[in-house]
Amino acid sequence: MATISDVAKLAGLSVSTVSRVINDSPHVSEKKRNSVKSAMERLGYVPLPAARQLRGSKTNTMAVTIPRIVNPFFSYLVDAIEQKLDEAGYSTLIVQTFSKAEEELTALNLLKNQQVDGVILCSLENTWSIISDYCKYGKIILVNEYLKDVHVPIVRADQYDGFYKATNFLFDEGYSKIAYATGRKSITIMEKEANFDADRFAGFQDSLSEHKLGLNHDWLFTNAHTAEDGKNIFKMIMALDNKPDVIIAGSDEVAMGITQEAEEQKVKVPKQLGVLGVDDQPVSANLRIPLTTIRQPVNEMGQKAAETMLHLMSGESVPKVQICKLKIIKRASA
Amino acid sequence: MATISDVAKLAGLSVSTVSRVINDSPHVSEKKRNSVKSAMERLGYVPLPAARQLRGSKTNTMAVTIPRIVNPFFSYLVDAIEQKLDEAGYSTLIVQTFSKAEEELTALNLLKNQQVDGVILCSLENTWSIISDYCKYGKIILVNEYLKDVHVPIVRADQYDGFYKATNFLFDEGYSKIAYATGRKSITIMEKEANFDADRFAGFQDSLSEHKLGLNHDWLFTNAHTAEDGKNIFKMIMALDNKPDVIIAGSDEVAMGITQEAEEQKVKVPKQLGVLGVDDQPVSANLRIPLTTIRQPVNEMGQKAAETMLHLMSGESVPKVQICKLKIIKRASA
DNA sequence: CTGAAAGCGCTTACAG
DNA sequence: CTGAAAGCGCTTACAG
Repeated sequence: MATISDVAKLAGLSVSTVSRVINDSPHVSEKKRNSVKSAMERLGYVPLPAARQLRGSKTNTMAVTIPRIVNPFFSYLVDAIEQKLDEAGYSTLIVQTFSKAEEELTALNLLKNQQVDGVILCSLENTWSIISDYCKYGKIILVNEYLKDVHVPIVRADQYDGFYKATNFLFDEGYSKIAYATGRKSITIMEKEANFDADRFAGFQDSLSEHKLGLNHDWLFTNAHTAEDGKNIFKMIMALDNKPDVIIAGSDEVAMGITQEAEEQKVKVPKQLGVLGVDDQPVSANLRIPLTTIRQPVNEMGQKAAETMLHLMSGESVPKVQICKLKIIKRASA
Repeated sequence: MATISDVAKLAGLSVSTVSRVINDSPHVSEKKRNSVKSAMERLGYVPLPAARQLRGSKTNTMAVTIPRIVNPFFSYLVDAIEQKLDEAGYSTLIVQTFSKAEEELTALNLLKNQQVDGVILCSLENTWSIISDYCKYGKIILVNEYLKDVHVPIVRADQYDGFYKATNFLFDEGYSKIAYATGRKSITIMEKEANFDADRFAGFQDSLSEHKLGLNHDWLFTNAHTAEDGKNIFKMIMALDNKPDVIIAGSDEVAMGITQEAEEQKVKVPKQLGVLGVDDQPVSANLRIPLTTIRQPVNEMGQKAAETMLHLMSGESVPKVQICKLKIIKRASA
């Protein structure tokens, strides 16, 4: 592999000059610049990233954290981010956290160790006090998930509004016994805008209250991620004496699991049990029972996230928080 | 950020000794090893990867190339690979090529520039003569796609056998006018085992021949990747005077597009047109028209690929080629 | 078992 | 505009 000295030797110049043309420094005569360039070409020279990093220069790569790449919501989000970053000449490093705090730290350490210029967190596994320590090493932004009172830019959807309206929509459709599922380990009730999950739940609950309804704890399901989880939720619902007539599934994946198991057990969706998904995955419209769902603006969020990070890189100011709208897509399941 | 010298100073030892405990060298007394370790802990010290790479040491990361992460076949394949690699302490770098030769070179250059220890190619965009140049920089293996006469390990499925049997299956089901779609830009006919696409097509064609049937060029469709492409294919089929009665769609994505457009145009699947997918994506069973499809052994291939790469890393010998079986899953669409 | 020193391939003041 | 030299944080012979 050719090094910078090889290029210098071939061009009959110093490594300093070669380094200057690599870095587009203006202080090089056109003539020498050309001879360096042709020498680089002739040798097929590419600067060794490790050596540049060691000197603390930019890496032109960004890390993006997601729980799991097989989840279409996240693969599309990452895709939107990567496409935008690509255009600007940045590489993207996808880090799957598998919902483990420790893996999220791996991504953050990439920043500390100067392997990336910034990290885009699409999910949140650690407490903010831990994450905020890493802000001194580079740029961090939050996408999709969020917290109140953090000092990094946020790109997110209006979860409260979306869930509030979706719950109202279910009432309008004639449902009144509404179950609720979430991926979280537990449901915490907090003030508005506190975080992603609390907002979803607050929107749900506020609509309930307006309809003079309280919470039925039997109708709350946590830890729901996969279609398999959805099937189990359906079974738990069937075991209940007092059954809900509709469920907000938390994701399309879970919604699919619920409708599948319902079909298996000959329970009619949406007649006997309505199912409301969240995400609007590409396939959701083409399922045996097309999902009524809350569409997340994946592309918009991904693009805005990438743009925000790019602005940060070029030292421009960015909005503290950018909020995209959720939208109810009415199909067959509710 | 703490450096190796900081640790050495705090421990009252030389950097050499610290480096030795970082690299698990046996030539360090237990006592000093402990004091180094506690110094590292106290400072929260992590070796800077760039510095280690510069000295040519292992990176413990692997690159995996795929055309596009939003394609579930590839996201599941990557996932299987990453999980296995994780267990062995390796990180995974996902490189989307967007089917561009140039982006594939990016991944290969990672190897040349010592940013990864190996690359797992799940698709093939460059000619082999270009790729083989990179073998001197580290380990390369081929997964999913393949070529004949390459000198790197291959993990693949038996495309010929799968497509041969699938075509026979279609005949058994009573179809006889079989159309064929592929993601390739063109269909090339080559000897058996030449490559992925040629094998698929050869399997298809051999079955045709055995049924005394020739090729109808109006029934061959290229460049089919997305559901959108599937819709267009359906439209092209409808414009034909002599229509096929079934189509091998090349992927479940394309199959979904075809069935969707068929529904829209009130054409009955599988009555008026049968549709055979390829992949067996998780959702394929739960579509409005559940797909009959050729299942690809994604997990098996991913795991074998990762294992093969790990064996290569530890200098063990590996089989030149490992072949997994394709399987026909009969559902509603054909 | 331990340490001083050279060197990996770059960039960046510092002189000129 | 150009070059000699120091130094980024490590590892690895080389001595001892």
